[in-house]
Amino acid sequence: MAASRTADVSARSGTDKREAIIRAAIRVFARKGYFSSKVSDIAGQAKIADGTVYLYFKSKEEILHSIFNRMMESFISDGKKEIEGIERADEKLRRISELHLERLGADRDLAIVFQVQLRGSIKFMREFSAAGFAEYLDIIRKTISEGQKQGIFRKDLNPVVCSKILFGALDEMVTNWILSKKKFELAPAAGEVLDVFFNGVARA
Amino acid sequence: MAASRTADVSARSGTDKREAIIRAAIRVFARKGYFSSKVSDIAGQAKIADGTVYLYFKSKEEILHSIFNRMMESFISDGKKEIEGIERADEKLRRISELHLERLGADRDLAIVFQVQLRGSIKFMREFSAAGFAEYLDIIRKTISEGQKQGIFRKDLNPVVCSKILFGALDEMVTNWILSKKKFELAPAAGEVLDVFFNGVARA
Amino acid sequence: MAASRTADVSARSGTDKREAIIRAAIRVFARKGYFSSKVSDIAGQAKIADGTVYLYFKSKEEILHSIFNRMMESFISDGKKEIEGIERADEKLRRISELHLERLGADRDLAIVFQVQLRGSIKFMREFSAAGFAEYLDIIRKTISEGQKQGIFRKDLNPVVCSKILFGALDEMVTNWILSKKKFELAPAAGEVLDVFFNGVARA
Amino acid sequence: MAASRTADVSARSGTDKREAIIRAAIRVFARKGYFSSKVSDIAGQAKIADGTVYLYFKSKEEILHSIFNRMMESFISDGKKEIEGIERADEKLRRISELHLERLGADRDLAIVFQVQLRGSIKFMREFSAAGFAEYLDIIRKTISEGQKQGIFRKDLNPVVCSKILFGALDEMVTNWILSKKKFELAPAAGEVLDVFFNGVARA
DNA sequence: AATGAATGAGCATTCATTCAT
DNA sequence: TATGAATGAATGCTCATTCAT
Repeated sequence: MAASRTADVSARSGTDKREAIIRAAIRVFARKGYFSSKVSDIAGQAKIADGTVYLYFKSKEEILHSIFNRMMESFISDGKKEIEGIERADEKLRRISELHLERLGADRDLAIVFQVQLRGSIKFMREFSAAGFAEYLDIIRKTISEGQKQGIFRKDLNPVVCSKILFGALDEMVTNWILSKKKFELAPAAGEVLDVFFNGVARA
Repeated sequence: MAASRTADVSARSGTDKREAIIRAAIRVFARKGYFSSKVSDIAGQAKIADGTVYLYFKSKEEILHSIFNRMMESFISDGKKEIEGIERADEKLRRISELHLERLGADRDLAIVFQVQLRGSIKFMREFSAAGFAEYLDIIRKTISEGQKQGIFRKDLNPVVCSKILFGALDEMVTNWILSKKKFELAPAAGEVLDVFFNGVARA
Repeated sequence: MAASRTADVSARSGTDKREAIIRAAIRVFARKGYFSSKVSDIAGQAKIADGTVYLYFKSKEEILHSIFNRMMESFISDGKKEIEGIERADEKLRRISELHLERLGADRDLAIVFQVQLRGSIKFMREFSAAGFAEYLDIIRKTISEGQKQGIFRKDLNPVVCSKILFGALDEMVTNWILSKKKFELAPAAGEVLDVFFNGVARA
Repeated sequence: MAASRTADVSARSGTDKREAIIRAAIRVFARKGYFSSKVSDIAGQAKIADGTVYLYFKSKEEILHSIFNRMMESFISDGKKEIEGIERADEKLRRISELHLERLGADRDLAIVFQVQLRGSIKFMREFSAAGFAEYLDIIRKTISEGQKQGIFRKDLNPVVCSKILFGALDEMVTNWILSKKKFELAPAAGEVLDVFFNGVARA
């Protein structure tokens, strides 16, 4: 028992420090930007020595990657879980959209890194795209296809284009929220976006 | 006459060189990213000496700002001009959207700088927002308001939100186009975006 | 008995580990050079933890010193033993020279450390000189003096200079052998060196 | 005329700075060793900014290479010139040996870099060997062969081995001179070495 | 205006050494 | 004794900017 607890503690210890570095990096990157952030800023924020960072990450860049990967992983797996039991495609999109905004709305620093730093380099964007973003878009696309089969969505629309439109709209909400000086809730925007996305702005 | 021509030439010469630096910078920033681009890369691309850059720009950052400002200025003034004679708000939005994608679709390097480098720093984004982006969004918003008054658009929608949705959707088209390895025409996407934006994806 | 055996074992164990570290260090230094070798390389090669090295050596530099000292000690004591029973000075020099080349020829890594790493710093060289090299040269010198008294060697020569000449010649053989890609026996070179050293290259 | 003088000056200016860096590096390397020397030490010694070093050399290592190359080039070309008019092989060897010791004896720092830093790494030694050292040894070897043909030197000796013996002996003189605290003239040692090399230590 | 040599502040990363366990 | 995670000082190199010509 004692032994197993010790094992737990040391196991967690390593993970904890890695976690702490990632949290610190999100904070620092969000405030100063990736290129202007110094590794020693991150180490300082995480209250560890500079060199310790390199026991957990191969390089500054790897920290950024880890942030993306971790984020997208949970984004996608949570998203899938959430929509699992939902039948109607429109309800699924609603849940995905809410989740998207809730998640980023709950962690401003994370949102900044996601919206801003990630976009600052084609290299990052491509890697990120490969890392999970493409999969995320694909979930939306599939759901739209489903909706078309369910007779909920128009069949004359290209699901790939629609998925980009929805994502783009949500993404813009997040970006605006980040840049806004006023503090408002991000999540409610999901409903507004979906209203337009589903029904259009044109008067019937 | 000779003197005035000389004056003209040198005046234009100055402008030309400034222009050359901006073109060179767009090219270099697009390929390597702002932070990874060296001033000497830009100077080399513009076929001038490193120091000469500083006769036209105060700093590397100012070059980026100039790119944004120049781009937004023509974007906005051209946009205004284009929609001037158009009556219907939906037609105006169509023209704006087409222009948006045509412009960026015609200059991939510019599009990359606009979509990618510009987003890489909250500082840039805020400055850019102040620089003209806000005005651009506002034109869209006003047009939507007009459409509501014209009875073309639903009156229960918030024009500010709608303008972000439209911009976000268009923006995502551009981003995807940039990242795509396949070479396809960007402009046609305007029609698809507007179809969804106007009519929604839901089956009537 | 059991206790004493245990004591023996731990005593030997300590020596063994020290020995293992030295062997590992010779191997690592030979391959990567002193400055480019990491303590963790040595620890890894010796299959112990990094920190354990410091239970046996005060510093990385001390490991190098230990290598020199150990090497020179056995070099000198073995050399003395070998020539003890020999009467003629020329035969003594022959034995010393053979031993010199046999020793280094039998352990390429050791030879590399001796020839190369040791020479990489004036500090090391001075310390090494103090550590035993001077004594080694002195044995050669004394033997030459003896040879002069025995009427075997010319009396008009300075034994100090002659000892350096012989050592330098042997040393160069070793260095060339190390750098050579061809695998050949080092020891036979002793005869060639001594032939020239004794008789000169001039045709009588 | 004025133009050509200006051209000369600027041409020399670049060379002068390069030269200054090399001189500074020789001084610094001699005192602290290659690995312990900081680029900023060299820059400081040369009274230029750190970054300026990199306008003339690609890396710290390239400075060391330049030192070797420059040294060996002049060593070899001067050596060839000096022995050109000499007929007898033994006189040629005498001139070469004297030159060897005169050269290094005239510049203690250079000698230290040559004798010590150069030997501190197998990598350097191999590169150096390729760079010109092999050619130097070869000149000695050829001269010995000549001497054999001239009937001056014994024909039963291997010229390759003999060349190494002579070089090794001279080299050891230099090394001892460097390490010695007493200030004595190095060049006279050439005669002593050659006496032994030509005639041997054995009493005829 | 134009040049490009010179500057020097800035920073990611390494690694010998320590020390709590 | 042994471990190996943590430390933090140390440094080669880059590059935006300046300035003498």
